[in-house]
Amino acid sequence: MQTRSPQKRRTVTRNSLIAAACDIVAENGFGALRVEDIVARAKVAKGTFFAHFEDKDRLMALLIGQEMDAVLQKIDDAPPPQTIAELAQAIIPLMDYIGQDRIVFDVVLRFSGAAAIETTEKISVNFLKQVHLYARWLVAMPPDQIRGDVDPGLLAEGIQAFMIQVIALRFCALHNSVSTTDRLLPYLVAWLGPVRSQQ
Amino acid sequence: MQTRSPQKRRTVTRNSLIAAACDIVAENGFGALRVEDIVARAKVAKGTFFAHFEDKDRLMALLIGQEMDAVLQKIDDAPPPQTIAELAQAIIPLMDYIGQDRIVFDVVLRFSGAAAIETTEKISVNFLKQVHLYARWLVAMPPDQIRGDVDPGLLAEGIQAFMIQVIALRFCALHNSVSTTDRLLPYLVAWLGPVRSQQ
DNA sequence: CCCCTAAATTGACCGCGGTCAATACAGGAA
DNA sequence: TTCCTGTATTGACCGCGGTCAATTTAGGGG
Repeated sequence: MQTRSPQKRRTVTRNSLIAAACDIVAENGFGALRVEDIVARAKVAKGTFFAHFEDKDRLMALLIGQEMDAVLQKIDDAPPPQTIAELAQAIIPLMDYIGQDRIVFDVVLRFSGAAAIETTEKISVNFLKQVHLYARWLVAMPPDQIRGDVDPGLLAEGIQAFMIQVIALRFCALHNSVSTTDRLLPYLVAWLGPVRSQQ
Repeated sequence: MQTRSPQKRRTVTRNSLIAAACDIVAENGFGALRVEDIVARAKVAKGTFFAHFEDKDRLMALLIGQEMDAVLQKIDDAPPPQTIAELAQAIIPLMDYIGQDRIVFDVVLRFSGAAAIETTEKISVNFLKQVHLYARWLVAMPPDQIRGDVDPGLLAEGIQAFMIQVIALRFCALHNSVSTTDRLLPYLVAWLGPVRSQQ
């Protein structure tokens, strides 16, 4: 028994599934995404969906990964931040995207941790990219803005940790008036800021 | 239409539901917890379950909250850590509990963010307790061990952020040899450590 | 051109969380 | 004791994610 290369109708089907899902998300958000609706739009049977994606979460991770990619690219295209405040400002779009919806946040969290491992999940690759971008920013910043006693890679990972913390808080604090930036900045100042005299 | 005080059979039913759920978790873990099994054990109808708990997650949050409470209490009873390394060591049991199971971690994350808000969820209250405990530790530590330029409350919240980051990583990095402490410590040293000379 | 086999697709089916109109019950008032 | 009203419980039912044995189709070899 030998294996053959995938037929081209496979990719056609796959693409129409993705397209259908994209449409539904665009129209009604991730919360309204049903596998049965996706396959109905794509004019395939339900089983076909699961022949292409392990589960619904994987498909969502794919869509979210694409979007995050675009957001990240846009951030990367802008001039790099020169201060911690600018850095906090720069990553706001990403936080807004991830924090737009509990479901998005959950999916991101589930797959983000895999960043350290080799994987096919686009969303994980994105998290790696993110860390690299932050690390690049940090080493390019004026030395008086950033502490020099910690590895930039570790600092970059820390930014992620705080980002997630702030977003998680946002979901529970609906009646909360403090903005995302205002929550994030104190962490980043303390985490990234240069050595200061003891109080 | 006026309201009456709850009847006592209500609490009886509620307790038997909780007890049944506890048994199942003890026997087969959270992954094997089914509402239908719980109600079968508790000898009530399915609908009754949802008259007592908003959804399955809430019940799990309750059980997990109880367990976390016990773990936290034990940590609190021990002598407070005198160094960052000791601190990292001290919170290992909590991380082990949260990180024992993907489901536990998910539930914890979902309800932990509410720590800053007034709420009935025991699990959230626990997260508040946690922050307070850490803050207490930090102010009691020898000044040469801890940076003095940042509010202990903020530092305590940061510990949580890093804890979650490390646990999230653990789930994706099954073939990873680095231990939990080894992952956490670098973050904590950089986050909590006293001001050092620039590199 | 047909045949053969692995790839692709199908849809009936299942498990399980969650709902709700109907019913039974507790316990205070008369 | 009886009635009455809000509380507690019931279980048939639904929605939706996910499975799998059966079926169709692509496309290379003879």
